[in-house]
Amino acid sequence: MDITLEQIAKLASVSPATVSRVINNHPNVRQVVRDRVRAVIEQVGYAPNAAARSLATKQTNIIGLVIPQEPEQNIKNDPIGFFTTLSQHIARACSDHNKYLMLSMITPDQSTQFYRDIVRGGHIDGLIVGCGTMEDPVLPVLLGSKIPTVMVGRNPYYPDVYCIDADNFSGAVQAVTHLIERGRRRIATITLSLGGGAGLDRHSGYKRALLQHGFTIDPALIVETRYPDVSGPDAMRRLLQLATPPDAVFLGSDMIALEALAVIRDAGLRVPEDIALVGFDDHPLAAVSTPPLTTVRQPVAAMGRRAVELLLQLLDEDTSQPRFMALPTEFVVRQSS
Amino acid sequence: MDITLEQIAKLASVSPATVSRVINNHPNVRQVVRDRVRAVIEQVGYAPNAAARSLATKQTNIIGLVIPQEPEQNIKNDPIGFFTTLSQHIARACSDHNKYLMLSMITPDQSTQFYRDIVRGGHIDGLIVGCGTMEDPVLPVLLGSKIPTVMVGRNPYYPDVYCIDADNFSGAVQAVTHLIERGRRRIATITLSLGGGAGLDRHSGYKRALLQHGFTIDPALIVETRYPDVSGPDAMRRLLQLATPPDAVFLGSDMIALEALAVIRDAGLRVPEDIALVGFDDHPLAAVSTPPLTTVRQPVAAMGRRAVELLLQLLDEDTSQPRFMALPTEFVVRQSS
DNA sequence: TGGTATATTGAAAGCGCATTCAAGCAGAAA
DNA sequence: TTTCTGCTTGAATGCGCTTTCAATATACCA
Repeated sequence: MDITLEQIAKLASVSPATVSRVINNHPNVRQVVRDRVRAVIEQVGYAPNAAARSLATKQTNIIGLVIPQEPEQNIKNDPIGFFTTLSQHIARACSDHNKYLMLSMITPDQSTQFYRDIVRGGHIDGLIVGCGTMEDPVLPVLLGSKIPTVMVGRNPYYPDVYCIDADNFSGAVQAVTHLIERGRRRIATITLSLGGGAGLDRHSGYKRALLQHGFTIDPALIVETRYPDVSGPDAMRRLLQLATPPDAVFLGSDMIALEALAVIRDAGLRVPEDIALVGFDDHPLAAVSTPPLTTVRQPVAAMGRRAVELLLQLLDEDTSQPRFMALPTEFVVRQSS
Repeated sequence: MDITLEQIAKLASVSPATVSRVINNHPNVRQVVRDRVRAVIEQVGYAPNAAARSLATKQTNIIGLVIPQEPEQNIKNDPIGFFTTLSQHIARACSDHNKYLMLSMITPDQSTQFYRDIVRGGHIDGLIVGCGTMEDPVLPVLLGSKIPTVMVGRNPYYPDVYCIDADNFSGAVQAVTHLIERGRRRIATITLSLGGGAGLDRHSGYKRALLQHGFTIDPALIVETRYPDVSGPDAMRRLLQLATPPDAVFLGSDMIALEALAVIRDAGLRVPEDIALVGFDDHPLAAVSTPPLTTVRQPVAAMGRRAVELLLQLLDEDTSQPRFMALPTEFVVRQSS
């Protein structure tokens, strides 16, 4: 904020241009000169002004991370925070790549202004968007931007956006296959909203696993949660009221699984003896519930890292990357199944 | 990134200076002209270039948030994330104040470079530093910066830095008073490291409450955790081995409380019948443990908001603010006490 | 009506850096 | 020695915006 490139130039008895070359590691500077300049820079603790540099180069080294903020949504479905954890990993990945991270939690009404100020204002080089709910009105605004953008979490409405997601499908297949192998024969599922990528993919995996093992799909065993009409507990109660209740349930998320667990216990049934449960996410609570939950762990860290790397590749004009990448999940067997 | 102020000027048939005035709401522009310029801006969707603006004004509207990253520390003591949650609230507060947030999770070896690039490079106007551990080598580097800085979490080594913290002392007093009122007579405590502000303050509160009610302080009932030498379980075991074990324990954190809970149960004792427990933080796990934990909730949201507001005041040259502010905690009674 | 005070406006000079272009230089080739 | 080539360097320009400073237009007063 204080000392400028020009002063460095004077101190090192060279032109500003040469100092600039040294800073940016241009090859054509004599080693002696380079060393001399570097010494001066080191000595006075000079750091080039970010704004000036951005103005000249038209790039900022900042990447934006937008977590669409739906107050209700976040509190209800993400109490401990997938996106929260994700942003930590993204932040770390940025540091490791010498990029800066601008984090925004914006509500729909702030999205337009955000887009104008940040994106059009040239504040950031690229954008990572966390995809919460499908119909989020923030998305069209952000995804319409001209700067490279990566979405975390598949959104079927925007198939042409570069996207990183967990392999929800395979994770679900594995979970349901596990239940089959443990001898369960009447396997139900309570899905997330099927309007979303995660909900759809996990639901597809459930069906696939059943079909693959010669089961028939029984629509009565599939209940979709739909807040606020059909909550997790509602869904579980519905399953228990069937003439022949299921002997296992694959849940769309650990939070729903925990709710289901409570309902089952209230009904006087035991987990896993009467009904086996498998969740999804490996939420921190899953490991400490009673009984601990068998679940499918999302590769949050990998997703964050990969999202950053992909964005950097896009910034590098590398268009050879696939539009969609599903990162492998990890199956965690505990005592609920 | 595309259309400039100059072009707006042309389109509106005024000088660039006037457009600038309109953008920055300077008073001395005729209303007609102002409206005309605004119309053009709106129509073409112009947004001023952030870098150019920063270069000219020497301010960025970005505030930096640094979460010192000690890999081990975070995983062990902050699994669900005080800082993680805090940063969400800080991000939201920034949005609300039309500021941008640059989030950095830096490890000690990245701190020097960070300081140079970001702070000296004029990337940010002010800094919020999350204070993890006291001896964090990142702190002296950051806190030595010339830009306004706010620390979240008291650090006794840097008493002159503006700081926001939870009122750990009063929270602890309340917790221990509660135990006394429930008839407990031999109240122990397992403290966080007493090298840190939170550990110290909660420990002081414990003593204060006892003294206030005519108890004497029994050193045998105070165990300080010191990773890796004295873990939470170690500390609890030590208390149980006393000739007369305590009938209540005030824990430095919910995570330690959960560990203690397990140890107590393994010893065949019951909570709260044999030993009452009160934790601190209101960690998400506290509400769902068996039994649910009585605890002291940290005002994370308020801390984040207040930190941002304080920083903005400092940026505004308002030096009338107190150096230290302790935000009230909330006592949450559950079944462990 | 003339004159002064005030409200509006524009021209121009940076802000600190990157980069183009041309000049300077040393060494290689002739 | 001369000429040509390739490597180093510096001068100058511009990135897009803000901000004096001076000029003009408008208002007000007598």
